[in-house]
Amino acid sequence: MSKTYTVLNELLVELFNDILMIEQQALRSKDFNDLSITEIHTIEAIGMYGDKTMSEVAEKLNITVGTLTVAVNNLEKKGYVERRRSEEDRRIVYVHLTNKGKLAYRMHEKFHSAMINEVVEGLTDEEEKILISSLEKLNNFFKQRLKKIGGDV
Amino acid sequence: MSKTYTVLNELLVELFNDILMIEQQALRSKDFNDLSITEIHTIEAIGMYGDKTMSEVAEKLNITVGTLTVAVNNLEKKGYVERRRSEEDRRIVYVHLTNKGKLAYRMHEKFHSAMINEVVEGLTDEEEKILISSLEKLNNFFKQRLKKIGGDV
DNA sequence: CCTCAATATTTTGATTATCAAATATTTTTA
DNA sequence: TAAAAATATTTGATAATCAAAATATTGAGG
Repeated sequence: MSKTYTVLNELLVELFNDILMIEQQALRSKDFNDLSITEIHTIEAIGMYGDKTMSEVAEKLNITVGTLTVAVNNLEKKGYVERRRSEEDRRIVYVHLTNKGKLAYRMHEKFHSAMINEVVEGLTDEEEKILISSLEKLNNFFKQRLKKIGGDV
Repeated sequence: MSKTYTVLNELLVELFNDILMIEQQALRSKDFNDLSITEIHTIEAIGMYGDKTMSEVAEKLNITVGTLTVAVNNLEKKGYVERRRSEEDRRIVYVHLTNKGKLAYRMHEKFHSAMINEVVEGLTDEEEKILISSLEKLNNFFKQRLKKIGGDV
């Protein structure tokens, strides 16, 4: 038990650190090296299809709308996203990806799929199942935690 | 294959988002609410036992020593860590946790162990082994990636 | 139709984390 | 011993973030 704990803990901690670093480095070396991780995640949250309001995107990213405003200003300046004021309700601002933004989106998606593919490739069916169910458990644990301490606010 | 990909990808993405949020919220609600996540991780990297040099800690955290200097200044001000100049080589600065720092360390450790318990609970010994080896594979994959794109620099 | 509260966003001011480059000190090496 | 290397700190700049204030618009009640 105690040994399992130590091993698992170290594995998980390392995993998180590595993924963060890899995403960062993947960005630096490729095209789109004028994008930070945060910006890629903003692009991800805006998504490929249709427009999203500022509030929707901010909620998805768990940041304030003020923070998002700044982020979108910069992304707009660099040509990855565009704003559009709603005609029906002129308080609302919609954002969507430009073609350049969509390219960046796909690139990041590709990185993710390469990562997953390579992981799954090395696993047997049994290992695959265990991995998925363990990650699900981990996820449930976190969801519960989030509810307890105050949820999405 | 395609289904596994989607499931795993979603699980991993959710997991990262949740963990970041939870760590943040856990800190806010508890004692030690004058600590940021980054600061807790610095405390974690300094560790319970003995002294570590600034360079060692910075390397562990993958940040520059300059960044760490600032972080340690603040942690010292708040009473979580202490500095000590080496007598043998006066260029070197050692840092270690104060009692308050050790308390914070243990609190964070507790959070981690609750997390691990949740995962391991319900697994047979056999499954436990498989989980560990799966995560090790995942880890190896990332390490390889890191080497390929440029390593620790 | 006017006013007031609510909603959506932006702006502002402050803080934290970060890096690279410059500086300071000490040790090692040639 | 003078130059080079190693260790840490300081400085100046940038990005991400929040809370609070400001702006613009809508909708509801009288």
